[in-house]
Amino acid sequence: MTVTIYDVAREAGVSMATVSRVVNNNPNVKPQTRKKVYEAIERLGYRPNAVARGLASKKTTTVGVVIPDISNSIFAEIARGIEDIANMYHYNIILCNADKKKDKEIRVINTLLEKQVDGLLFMGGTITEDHVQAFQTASVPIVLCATKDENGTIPAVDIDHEAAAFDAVSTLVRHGHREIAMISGTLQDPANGYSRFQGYKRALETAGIEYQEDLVRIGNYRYESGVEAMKYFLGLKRKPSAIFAATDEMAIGAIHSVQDEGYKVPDDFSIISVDNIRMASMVRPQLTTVAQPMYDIGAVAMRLLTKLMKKENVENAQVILPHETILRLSVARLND
Amino acid sequence: MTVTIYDVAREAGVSMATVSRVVNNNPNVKPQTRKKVYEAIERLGYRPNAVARGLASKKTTTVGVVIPDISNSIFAEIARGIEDIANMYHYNIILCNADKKKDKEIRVINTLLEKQVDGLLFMGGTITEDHVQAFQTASVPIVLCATKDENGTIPAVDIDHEAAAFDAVSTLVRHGHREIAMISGTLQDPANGYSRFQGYKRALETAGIEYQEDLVRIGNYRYESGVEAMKYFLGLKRKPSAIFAATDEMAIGAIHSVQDEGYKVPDDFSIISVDNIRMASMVRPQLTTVAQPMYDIGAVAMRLLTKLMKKENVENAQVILPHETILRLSVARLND
DNA sequence: CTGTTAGCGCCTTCAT
DNA sequence: ATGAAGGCGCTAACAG
Repeated sequence: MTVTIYDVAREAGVSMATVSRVVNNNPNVKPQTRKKVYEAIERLGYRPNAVARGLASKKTTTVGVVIPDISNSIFAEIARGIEDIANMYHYNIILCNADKKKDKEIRVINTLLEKQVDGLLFMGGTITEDHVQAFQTASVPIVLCATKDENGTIPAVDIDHEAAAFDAVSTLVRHGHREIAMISGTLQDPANGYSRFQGYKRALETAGIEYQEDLVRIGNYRYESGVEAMKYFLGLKRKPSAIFAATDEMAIGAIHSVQDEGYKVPDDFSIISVDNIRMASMVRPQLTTVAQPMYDIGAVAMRLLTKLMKKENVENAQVILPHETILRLSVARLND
Repeated sequence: MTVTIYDVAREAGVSMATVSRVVNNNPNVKPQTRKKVYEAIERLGYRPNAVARGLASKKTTTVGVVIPDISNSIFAEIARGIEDIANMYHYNIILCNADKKKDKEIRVINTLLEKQVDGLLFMGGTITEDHVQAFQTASVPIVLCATKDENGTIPAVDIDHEAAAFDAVSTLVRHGHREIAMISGTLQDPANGYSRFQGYKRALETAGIEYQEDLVRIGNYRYESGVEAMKYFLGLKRKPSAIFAATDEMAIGAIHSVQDEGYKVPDDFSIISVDNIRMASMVRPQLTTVAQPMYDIGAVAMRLLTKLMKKENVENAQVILPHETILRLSVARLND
């Protein structure tokens, strides 16, 4: 039924080794022979079996990607960066959603490894001991993407979330704000949660502003939780003049919450956040935010992984990509 | 180096056939033997090699997914539906972006087939003869997702774009609008472009409204092109009272374009579209739109594919999922 | 430049 | 319930 390399060899009157050589672009084939083989391939409609090749060569030219949720625009953007570079280096991607659930993460890591991926790109929640252990059983390189492990021993690419948050809040301070609230993510989340919260605190401290616990609400990164948190701030007797949201989505929720209550952004409340998702420039007022280069995070991580897979020696396997404050219209200078 | 099924067999004092049986949950193994094998597996840290298994069994439990662009929220949502169901049936996904470029599409279809995927899910631009031919060389089932071929011969799941557009425009008519402009996609695009435009025309016709060519602008589905198109309409001496945008993104662009010029939605202009992306309920006013069930399109397509892969016979391989008009706040009744 | 020969790690009859 | 043996389709030395 299926035509194999052996059929082609017979049809072309050569050995299967020769067919293998032309299929793999091995230069050691006489042009004439090469031509014969190509013709036989054409005639028979031969299609190389990558699984057999993988078994024989111990390379699958596919890499595993574990991702929290592909329907989340941030990860989708990162994934696009990954895929583009993978494609460029002739790798394919096996994509697995794991929803930041530890069990699911460990499970997909293992099935990916069973599938003999040549490398692994991991995005997820907290990196636990169990993760590290799963990684260690792997005989292929692994790079973390948009996450980091505590001890910084695993190759990774990310931004400095603490510094990004610091910059965001400092921008508020520079505009004269001193009553600055924060809509945070859960402090259990090391990157988007804890680190960004730490950046907020450090910025306040640096500015000599006292940290007030009731000026912090914990959201779940989503729009609705931004709306809710802002409602709470709006109900305070002593309202903040500015809000730092850990993510754009929550910030946009906050903007609409403000507007729905008849207030104005930035006239009555300034709002800033971190991410720079596409939507940030699709709201009114357009959102001032600290951009993280999502596509690049994916692209650089994948590029790093290709080097690791080729056993090239990399100078620095812990790369921090720069972030950048994008001044738009949701932050106003405070005239007091 | 790597521990194989043979090592486990020796360690457990059984044959590799037995190990294979316990690994594959074949019931014909004495519980006691099973236990011995499990222990050996544990002790050795054995991990089955899915590539070898794939070669021997001619099944890879992975399906290929060709997608226009994973960073597009609509496709990302569909992809999530696909992955969830795939996961449920123990399949993995190889994801390939093809940007609706015919060449790239054909190329990835072939590499996916070389990788011996058990099935293929295709989302893309127009299905050409070349596509059909590529599909025919496949010995595995293929289902189209959010697209359709002309002759409707390939299994597919999608919504009825023409009807969705018809419903959107009819909603406008029901609210008293008769000067209805459209921001369309390219008419070369069969689904989001041509079909939605046809729905617009039919709705006008049904309402006895004359079609006016200068009330139609062609956009590229993106926010910015919605902004541009709306600017054009705003510049007309005889302005439309309502705008139907082929996609939510363009509609949101139109809303902001209206607002930026000092007009109001829906007071001055009503706006409706098709899609119901998350952002639709994250703008002010919230966008009235005809929802297409993106997650379900992916989920149903994948479910259909699993049936096809199991050679179950399916009654209807051309499934049209229902759409639904979501009344929000961007459409007003015209008081004349 | 080309052919021969072993596997790669596992599944799957077919016996037993 | 278990074992033996023959591939699955291809790559990779090794000869020549």
